[in-house]
Amino acid sequence: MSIVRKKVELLEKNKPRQQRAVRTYENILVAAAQLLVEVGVERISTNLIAERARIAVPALYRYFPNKYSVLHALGATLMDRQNQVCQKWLEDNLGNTLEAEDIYCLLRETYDVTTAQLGGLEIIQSLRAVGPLQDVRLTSHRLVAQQFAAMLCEFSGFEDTAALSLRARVSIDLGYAVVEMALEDESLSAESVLREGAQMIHLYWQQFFD
Amino acid sequence: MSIVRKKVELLEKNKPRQQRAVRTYENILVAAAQLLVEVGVERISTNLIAERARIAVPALYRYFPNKYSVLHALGATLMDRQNQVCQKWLEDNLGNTLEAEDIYCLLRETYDVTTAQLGGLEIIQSLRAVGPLQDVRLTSHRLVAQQFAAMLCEFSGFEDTAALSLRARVSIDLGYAVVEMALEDESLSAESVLREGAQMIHLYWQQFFD
DNA sequence: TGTACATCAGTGAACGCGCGTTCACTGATGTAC
DNA sequence: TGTACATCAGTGAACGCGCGTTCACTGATGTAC
Repeated sequence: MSIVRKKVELLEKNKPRQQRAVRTYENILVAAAQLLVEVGVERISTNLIAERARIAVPALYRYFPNKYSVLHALGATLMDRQNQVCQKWLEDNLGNTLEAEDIYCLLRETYDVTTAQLGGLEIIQSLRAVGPLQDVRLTSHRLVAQQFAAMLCEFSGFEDTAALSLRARVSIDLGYAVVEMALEDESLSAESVLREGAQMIHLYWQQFFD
Repeated sequence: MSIVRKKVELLEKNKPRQQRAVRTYENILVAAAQLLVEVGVERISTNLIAERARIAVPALYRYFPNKYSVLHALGATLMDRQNQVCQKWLEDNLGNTLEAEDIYCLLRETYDVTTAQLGGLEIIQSLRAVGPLQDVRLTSHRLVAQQFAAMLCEFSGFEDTAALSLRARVSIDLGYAVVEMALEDESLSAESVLREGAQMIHLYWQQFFD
């Protein structure tokens, strides 16, 4: 009666080594992203992905051990891109006072990098909802928050207190929440939502620095 | 090749009329909530739910037309409770200046009402990730935001401008995002996260009123 | 340049399983007289 | 209070289907001599 939560292998198996294999590999990811948009995470299947990628199913299993691993690859790539946006922003703004406009730019770039990925929103929602994938998002957010906190220490001489870390973490998560909101509700202007979110985070830090 | 997104009936069928039926109905919802926690939204099934609720599968179909309808019932109930918390708070704080402490109370009560529901977080994540259910959450947030904006008008004499509505909406969504964050990351203190979130929203409105 | 061989990439067919859903039914509860 | 009947609640068995995964295989590409 009791249900055991099996561990799911998420890492990929064989890396593609030849050109045509690289194409196949990429087709799989594109197909998966398309289907995530079309049928959603709870309907997606390896059969469906393979059909859409115009390969036989075992070809998929050459690169991925199971279907979660495909979603993992999509999710990890997107998280990486978001992290890179963040890291670049941190470097560019090292030592700046945090103006609302700067924060808006960060949110905007994160938004852009997410819309640039086919099914970006659906991927993020899958990371949230699917048990074996939840750590991908959490780990990514923790990492970025930590870098943010470290940067604040270095620049401003604040000690890396728990309070500072928490502030950084809350800011990061709410920043992503703003981006998600802008993506989710099509009846709102993304730009406006991002601007309001940026303003809010800006005020939060302004108060901290005074 | 193209996949048609079928409309899914979400409303319930027969209402339970006798005592034992009410018990069965509730057992179904409890079982569904448990399984949402244990196996996740992408593994849950009517078979599993019926087994856990100790009924035969067709008994479930007496009350729900399909499995999404079960999740819908869970989701709608939780959204209702969150709305009620919000409405009560609005009435209690009509005309108050929005202090950080008051906002913290709102977030705290929303948090509490969510943890009180077995699988509260998982339900919310399902609402986000499962296509046919997404409107439940969006509609709920829009409604609450609208009430919030209306309250601000009535009390403060601000016109119900688009800017005010947007602010209200962003505040509501980020409020819920804070609550979700507190639920999601067990390595953080929920209380601290909620306090930081409250502080942030507080500053956002303080600036607006000045 | 040709060819033998090793490795890489992808296939066709099949498996057992649990899925969502429906059928015709039996049993439990409530009610009219 | 007894009983006939109507409605409500739940069952057992079955359905066709798509799922995830694996097998033994053929074909394509790269490489050593």
